[in-house]
Amino acid sequence: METSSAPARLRALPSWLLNQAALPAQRLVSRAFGALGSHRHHYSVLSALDESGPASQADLGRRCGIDRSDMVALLNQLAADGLVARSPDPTDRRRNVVSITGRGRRRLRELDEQITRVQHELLAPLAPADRKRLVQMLTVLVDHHATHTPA
Amino acid sequence: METSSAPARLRALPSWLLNQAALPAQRLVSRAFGALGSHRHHYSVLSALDESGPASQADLGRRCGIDRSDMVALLNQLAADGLVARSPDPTDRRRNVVSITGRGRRRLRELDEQITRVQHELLAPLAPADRKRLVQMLTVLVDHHATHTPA
DNA sequence: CGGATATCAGTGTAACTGAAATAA
DNA sequence: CTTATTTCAGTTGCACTGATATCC
Repeated sequence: METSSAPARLRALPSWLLNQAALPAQRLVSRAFGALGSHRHHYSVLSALDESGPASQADLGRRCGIDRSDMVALLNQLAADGLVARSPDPTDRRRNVVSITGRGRRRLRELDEQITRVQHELLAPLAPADRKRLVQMLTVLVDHHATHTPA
Repeated sequence: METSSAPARLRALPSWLLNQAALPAQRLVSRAFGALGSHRHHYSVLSALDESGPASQADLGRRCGIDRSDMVALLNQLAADGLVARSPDPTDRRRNVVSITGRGRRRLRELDEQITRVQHELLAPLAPADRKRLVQMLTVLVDHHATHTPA
């Protein structure tokens, strides 16, 4: 793939650029996490639990942008690895209360290391100030479409 | 999905933001093109042919970032719709020479309109100067990983 | 009752892989 | 013999849908 010779139309197209930039981002994260037997959604869930405490599956899904349906299999894996604990919610018997375990916190720290390293690799050609600006602008975009563009 | 309440780790993560931003971008483009019976890869191929003239399938794939294997089915559709013509290359009998037709050019113009409209929708919350900066930075990223990160 | 939760089964799409046939 | 092109068949990952049982 030599997309530096891509059509001018595509190279000026934000939607195309976002996709093309998301691809190597995905690949880098997948490889780094795969070496630890984890996936990027694992990192999302563990982060949410670590930062905000125990939560229901539906809540985790909404906050992390993960489908309720995929969350089931995801938590099955995390629970099988002993990284989270799933127990029925006594105050609402529809729900499971998912909480992070000690092993989960340890894994999260390992993933933190990997993901930090990968971001450097991803943003290598950008100066620190540009990286900050990029994150700001992407945040504006993501927040806008989280509320204005239903799935 | 209310990702404005996503974990702070994720919200500060370029790779996650790129993915989250690419999702609505994809959706908007798919919907706009779908109404015309086209897909985003169609637009890529038609753009390449319109801007740089006839090309082999492998060449189109490399320039547009589309897999050689997917290109086959893609061109089957475009040819069936009469938007491109595929003929054997007399100077290299392995290759097909793909060229855009009059109908293809007309379709391309329709797609141009749609995609322009969609970019406005995608970048709605950003000021014009920010949009330009975003495109610049994404271009730097994409070019960097096109050469430094093999698929 | 309407609305939310967890689960399962399945769909659609996109990126990718492996191998074969052909020809430079 | 090695490399490149087109093609086919198949895999994997991911976002998403629909339906069901359960419970608020």
